[in-house]
Amino acid sequence: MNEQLMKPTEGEMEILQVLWKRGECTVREVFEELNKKDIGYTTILKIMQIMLEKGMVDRNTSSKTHIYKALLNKENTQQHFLNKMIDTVYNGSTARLVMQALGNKSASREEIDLIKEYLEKLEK
Amino acid sequence: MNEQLMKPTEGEMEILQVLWKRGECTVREVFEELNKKDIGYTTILKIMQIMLEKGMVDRNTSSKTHIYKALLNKENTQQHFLNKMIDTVYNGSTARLVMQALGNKSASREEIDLIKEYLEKLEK
DNA sequence: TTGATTCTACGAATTACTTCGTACATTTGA
DNA sequence: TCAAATGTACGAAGTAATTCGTAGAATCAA
Repeated sequence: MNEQLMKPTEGEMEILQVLWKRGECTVREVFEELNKKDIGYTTILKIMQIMLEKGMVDRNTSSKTHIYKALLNKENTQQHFLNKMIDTVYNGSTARLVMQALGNKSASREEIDLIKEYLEKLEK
Repeated sequence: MNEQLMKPTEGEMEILQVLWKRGECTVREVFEELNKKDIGYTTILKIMQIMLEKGMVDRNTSSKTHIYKALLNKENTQQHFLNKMIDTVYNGSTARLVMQALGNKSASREEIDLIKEYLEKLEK
């Protein structure tokens, strides 16, 4: 089974975000990082156990409190979602996606500058 | 119920793509446009009926062959997906999403030029 | 030490998406 | 006209995601 072809669900992605950000995590740490919603501790635990079965994460069980880490590569996973989105939401047009993203209020001046720099580099 | 807050599933998005592209469609037209996969006619029909219940589409039933059209606005729906993706996949960074999209092999020279033009306009 | 807390495991309920079979009505064309 | 094709409706099955309750083990604190 190729880990990079797996498509995490939305719930799994939220957990992966935490694992990518913090490296190694207990269930409780993930739970607390996500505690905006009223989701129970065992719900997070369950999803992480399922992710283990799917091979998305690994864990160290040498102590009672298990320590999880992501097995999925962040960039590959993001790219996978991005490609899917360009395909199903933007009919295959990267430019449309990018332009809509840039028109977004959440794209700040600094972000736009970052992107311009990046485009310069791409030119070469 | 606010239509613009609805989140189409992946299957629903594929149908919406067709409806946005072609304006008004019969089930068969959608079916044929999507017939890359081995999905049955009644499967598409069923999903479109469910979309009707959800208020994502409307239909004209004055003739035997019903004619469907999208009720969801294309730009709003795309923006909704984009925002969700920036949030859950790119941790809120629009620039990261855009740069990864641009690094994508599927971003062609013309697309990059389009984006540069767009950035020029944004400057002002 | 013992009661409270914290942890994992397991199982079950719920919800939702996808898929298709079948029934029945309408239209069409030979 | 009558069989074939085409359409909708309905229901049911299969699969997957989400959610939580509870049990039992381990840890901790007083």
